[in-house]
Amino acid sequence: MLRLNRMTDYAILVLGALHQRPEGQVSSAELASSLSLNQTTIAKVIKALSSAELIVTTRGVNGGCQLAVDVSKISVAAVVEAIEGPIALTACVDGADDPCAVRNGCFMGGNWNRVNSAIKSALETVTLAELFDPEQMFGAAVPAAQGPAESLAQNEGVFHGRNS
Amino acid sequence: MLRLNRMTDYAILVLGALHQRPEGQVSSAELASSLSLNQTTIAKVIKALSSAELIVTTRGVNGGCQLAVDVSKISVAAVVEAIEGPIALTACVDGADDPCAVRNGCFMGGNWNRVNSAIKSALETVTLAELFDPEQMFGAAVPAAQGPAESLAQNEGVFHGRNS
DNA sequence: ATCAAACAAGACTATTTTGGTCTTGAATAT
DNA sequence: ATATTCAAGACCAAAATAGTCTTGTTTGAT
Repeated sequence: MLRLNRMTDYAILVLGALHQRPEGQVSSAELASSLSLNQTTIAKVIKALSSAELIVTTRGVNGGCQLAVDVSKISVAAVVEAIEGPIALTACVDGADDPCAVRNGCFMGGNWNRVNSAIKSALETVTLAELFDPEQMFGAAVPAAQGPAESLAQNEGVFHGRNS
Repeated sequence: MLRLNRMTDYAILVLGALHQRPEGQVSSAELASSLSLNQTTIAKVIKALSSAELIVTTRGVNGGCQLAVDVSKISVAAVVEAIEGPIALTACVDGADDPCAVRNGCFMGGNWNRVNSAIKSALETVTLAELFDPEQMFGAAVPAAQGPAESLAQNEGVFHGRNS
């Protein structure tokens, strides 16, 4: 159903977690336990995100990762492309692999590109900041909370696993 | 990579083939051989398209299928939904199945809906007529052709298999 | 009435993609 | 040095997808 895959989902969660802790390094192990996932699985996501320069990682003791840019600067498209590669609805969009073999009648030539760029720009218009929506995140969900700073700390465990 | 699946691809090809023969019924066997595919595979596609009322089918001798509406009235979104079901990037979009289980941090609540409807409307803006683009289909590809009517006949076999 | 053409549909199998784990290696702060 | 942490490849498991086979059901033509 034209879903984005689970890895991309994880990536968005990871970025959300990092956004909640702007101070310091967060280790992949910590992120993994937050999401009740294996560390190496998260490591894959982290690798992809750092290759895409959305986060920076540091090795060694006290290492970990943190956001390279603010979530308001990261589009959903950027995350999708970081994890799943270039957005291409069909094989014959970017001329890359398997150009129009059995699958595509392909008299439609480059017309898929139009569809594709429509999708792409749709994904580019939404940033992660909008997706996370602090209003809904802290306002509605935690009615008692008033100071945003405290809410941040208090909501470290919004993700399951951590406090479930 | 956020691809649409092969069945959807076939569906678009089928609709393209039907568009090329506005006169009468085209049997699934004929379509199948055009695309070098099994008849039952194509039958599945046909079933989905007719359920979505994009084509009409008639049984029995001399039966087959034909377009229910003109390709200029069919959006890519309509085809995708006919084959793959409702467009939903994540599980928690339309509240249907598996609402926010392990996969989604889901403090983002309904915000995915915004992304989703962006995608959906992107797919809705492109019609099959635009995708097929007769200009490119007959003009560029077949330089000698001048009369559009003849080109139509002449190009019955644009699909592979048929004339390859 | 019979027969052949054509869609319909379910069960089943194979293939591909995706997700997840294990192991080993390399960097770095203490 | 050593423990911590990212990096990366190989590998396995599970799920989704694609494709086939078989058996129906409908319907026009003879």
